[in-house]
Amino acid sequence: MRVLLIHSDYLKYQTKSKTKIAEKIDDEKKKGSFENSLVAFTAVEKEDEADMQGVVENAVKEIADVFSKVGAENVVVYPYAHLSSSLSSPDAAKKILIEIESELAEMDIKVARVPFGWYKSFEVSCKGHPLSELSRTITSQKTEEKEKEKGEESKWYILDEGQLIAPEEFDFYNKDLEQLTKYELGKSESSGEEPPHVKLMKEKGLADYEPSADVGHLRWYPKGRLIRDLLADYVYLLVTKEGAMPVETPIMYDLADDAIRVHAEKFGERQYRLGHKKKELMLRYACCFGAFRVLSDSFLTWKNLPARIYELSTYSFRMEKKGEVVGLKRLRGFTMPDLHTVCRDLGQSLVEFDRQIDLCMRTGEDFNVNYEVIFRATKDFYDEYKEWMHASAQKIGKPVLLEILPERKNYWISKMDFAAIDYLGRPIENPTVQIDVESGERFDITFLEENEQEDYPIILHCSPTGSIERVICSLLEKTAVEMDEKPPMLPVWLSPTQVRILPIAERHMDYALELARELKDHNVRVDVDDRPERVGKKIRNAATDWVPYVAVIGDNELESEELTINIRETQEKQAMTREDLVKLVKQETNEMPFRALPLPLKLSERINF
RNA sequence: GCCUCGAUAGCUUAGUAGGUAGAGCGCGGGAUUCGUAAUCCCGAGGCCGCGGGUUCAAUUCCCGCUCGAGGCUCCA
Repeated sequence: MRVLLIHSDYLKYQTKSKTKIAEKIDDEKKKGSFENSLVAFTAVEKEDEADMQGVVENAVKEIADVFSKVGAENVVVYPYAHLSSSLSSPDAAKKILIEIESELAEMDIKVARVPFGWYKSFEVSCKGHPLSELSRTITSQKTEEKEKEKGEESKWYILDEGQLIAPEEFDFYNKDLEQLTKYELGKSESSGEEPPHVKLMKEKGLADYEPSADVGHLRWYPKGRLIRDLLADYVYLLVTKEGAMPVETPIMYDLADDAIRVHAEKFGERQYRLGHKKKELMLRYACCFGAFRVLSDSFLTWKNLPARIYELSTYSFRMEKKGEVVGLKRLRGFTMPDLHTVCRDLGQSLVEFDRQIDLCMRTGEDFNVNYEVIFRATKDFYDEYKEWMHASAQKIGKPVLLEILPERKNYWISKMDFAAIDYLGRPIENPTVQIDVESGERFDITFLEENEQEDYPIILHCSPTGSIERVICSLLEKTAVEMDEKPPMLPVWLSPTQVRILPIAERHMDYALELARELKDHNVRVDVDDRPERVGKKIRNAATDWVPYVAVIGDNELESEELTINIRETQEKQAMTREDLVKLVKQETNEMPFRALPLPLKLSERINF
């Protein structure tokens, strides 16, 4: 519900003509005039229909609160549809407005209600003092929850070698951590530029906005899709090696299920709701829902634990604020690897937590992306497990930012967040590990203890890479950061084209194609620039495509065993045999996943996406 | 969600003090068969984001919407 509260000297209205949805009224209600009134212009919205009583309660509380603060003599409830673009049904709106009127009356507040569904002329005179104009968005959520969030504030430290240091006193030798700290403490200044990855993702033919979808949903072109698939393969191998069991679960859930609804509500307004005639569904914002449902229907014993369930959420949905959605960094639909580990007790969860820290750090090394770390815990947890926390922070090998929360307000008691820093100095939150002490009970996940008692487990949430889109985002941002030091490029194992062959003239074409086929047989992603262009132009195009290795084929190559390879990273030319070239690519891609290039071998046959 | 700014060919954009528009890249055709960051010539391609208003006339001015960019979070 939207409410605009105006403390007025006077309000006058006069009904003009009926609309189809007009309520029946007596003649005396056809006009009215009030003095020293708090006028509540009100629009009832679709989502209010789900819990009308809750909305009424909160609206009345809010109106009464402002009423007493401004010292008005009466309240006028004025239906005003123009405050919202998502209106409820007229019947629901009438009911809610009538309820608000009668509940205010019960509180001994003089209240009037202006008729619903009529065209009216009105005149209002705003008093103009600081509280005389207020707008409120009212939901059915309990207001206590909101107040709690605003309670005592977190304490922030830099945790370095077991020492707690106030951020303002810490001598940052690491620029990334300094920027992360500034950002978290709300002290970073913004430059007002677009992050460079947005242009890059379009320019390199990876992904683009899809205006015909909702904001924050992308279309992926073949090259981008290839990179996503390679990253998906990477995480799959990483977690299955650690004993994780992959599953796949639905992307939408019925809010009629209590556990689902309560877990969903932790997410507040950012839920993606899917209205349906009878059911109210939500789109998942992570894989928790599916994993927990699977676990709760499984029979677990202490011998099964720790049990690791993995899913790549293509997609997860979050209704991020419109103005916050940008490029690959913040989306409404994104892909996230999600590992849930069911642990017997807190002790076991801490052992697993440490292993997962290792996993997260390893992804940073494999992607060659620097992460800075925020370690968070409730005060109670920190006090009790200080030693473990210090030891775990030590694993990072550099200072970390530490947040101590006065009390638990989420499902987790401790979590570690890893963030890369983008070109503009802002964090891209990537991997995370969290200790969840609530969901076991809420989703009725139980296991049989050694003593034959049923018990609720501790559950770890872990995304060892963070969302796939954000991984790509950090890789692209990194190229922009390092632009001055070296030519921008993706890691060779993620480069769509790893080797490009440039025949100089028509007569070199057969040799080029034969070479390409051989490289392809060795699992190298190769293509041939067969277009009738000059070498200079083809070289230039290969460079703008960030191709790591370029082989020019001319008369010399036809006659000798050697190839001349342009190496992008070092900008050197090196003579080598075919075998050497394959070896070089293999060495550079070092055990990382491989997929073939899903595009025509010949550039002349490619579509320009 | 709110505020500010923007939207012209597939892409990057110039321009019109109101009289329906040019360029580069890309694309198609032709010539060139060439050794390391753009070969030359020709051609096609535009409801100037969408809807409404003002006007004899709107891509241009005004309003609304959509999409994008940045910022913001009850503060005017």
